[in-house]
Amino acid sequence: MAMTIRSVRKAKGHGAERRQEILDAALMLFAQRGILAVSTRDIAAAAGISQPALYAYFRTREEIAAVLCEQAFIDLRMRMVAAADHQPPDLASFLRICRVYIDFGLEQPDAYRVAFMLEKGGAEPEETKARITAAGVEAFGCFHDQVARFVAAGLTRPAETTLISQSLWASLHGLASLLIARPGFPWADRETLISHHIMALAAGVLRR
Amino acid sequence: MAMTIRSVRKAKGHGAERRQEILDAALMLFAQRGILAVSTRDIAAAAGISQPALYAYFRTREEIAAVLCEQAFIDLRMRMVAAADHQPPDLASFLRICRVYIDFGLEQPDAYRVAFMLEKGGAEPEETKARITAAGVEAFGCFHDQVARFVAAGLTRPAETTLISQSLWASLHGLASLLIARPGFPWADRETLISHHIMALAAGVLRR
DNA sequence: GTGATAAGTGATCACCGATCAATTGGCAGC
DNA sequence: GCTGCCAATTGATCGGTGATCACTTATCAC
Repeated sequence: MAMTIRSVRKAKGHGAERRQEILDAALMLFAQRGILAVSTRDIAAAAGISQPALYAYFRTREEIAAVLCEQAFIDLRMRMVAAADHQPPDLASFLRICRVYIDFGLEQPDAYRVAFMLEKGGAEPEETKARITAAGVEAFGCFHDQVARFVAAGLTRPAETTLISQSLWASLHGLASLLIARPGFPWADRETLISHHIMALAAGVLRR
Repeated sequence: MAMTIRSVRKAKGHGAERRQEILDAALMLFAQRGILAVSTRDIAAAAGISQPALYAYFRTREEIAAVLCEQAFIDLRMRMVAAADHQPPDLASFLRICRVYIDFGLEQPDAYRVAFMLEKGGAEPEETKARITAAGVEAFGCFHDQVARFVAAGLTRPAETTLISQSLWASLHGLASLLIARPGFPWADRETLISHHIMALAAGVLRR
């Protein structure tokens, strides 16, 4: 028993590195070829292990995507926290927060796909699904808190904070997801479109 | 040659019916179990034919989803046309047009998924992809035309029509897709949220 | 009837996600 | 040194998938 502690610890340490290597390889392949086109054998080969070895670290292929999803949510949350200043909120900070969200989607389109645009097979373990939902709710919670500061400062049109934050989130997600999913659509100039979109949202949410 | 005309006609007629039966069966299964969980054998069994017979009507499984996607776009376009009145535009018509879009997504979540939220494998025949894009551009074109009427009537804040319509579309898509993709999220009351969302969009787009 | 044409089928291919018995490699106890 | 154990890893394999093929069946002009 006692002797196994060190070996287990070492194995876990080694295992955790391996686990992250697998995740890195999977995300790279997802980015290169698309999520559906990557097989477990591809991931294993890219990670330098055999295909069955994957299942020592992840129960299913879906769980790999699910963990990447969770990491994406955590990344988004960190960006939100980093972008949050503790000055009194103003138009500039509103625009910045919206920017952070859109930029996250455009800079990490595959993570964004995994996090928000992937059809879930419903076969994931309940515990894994709960962790993803928790990470997502937490990331959105940061966004919600920022919106709440604008509401508290009296900068917004009168409405429930939850309605404002969820509506705003949906609008930001809409632009990010469409730009990612439909790159072939005849979009207006991307930068101009994003700026206009965020300005229009500000006009709809903030007091004039 | 001449003799084959009738047989071809009859075969095509029969074939077209079968083709639509397959599409109906596929859409039903997609709705019941999710798009990824439906196999060609499932579709064939539901349509009352053998699995290889599918490939007489569709080149790949993806093409079945692609044609459903095209039909969804056509349906959306028809709804847009039906909702378009030729009275001078006002706030009520703005709200109605937005409603049509959201309702389309919520009433036909699976068609909406296929049309807007499905990861394309990139393996579809180029001609099929072009038809889908064309149908999508056409559906969006109807929406764009409606927006243009508001711009022409001087009801909107000054901005390029294309920017306004694409931004609006993104915001509507964002809410529809999130409500479809994340039913487990702690949303505000759906009806209240939709109303607030559309009102906020109106406030952001229309002149005060 | 008869031959040609098209539709539909069973059998099959390569590949997928996932599982399992068997093998390997490293470390404790002697 | 050697032995025995345990976790990590593997080749082989299972059922199922999308797609293809040779073969059979049904239809229709003549």
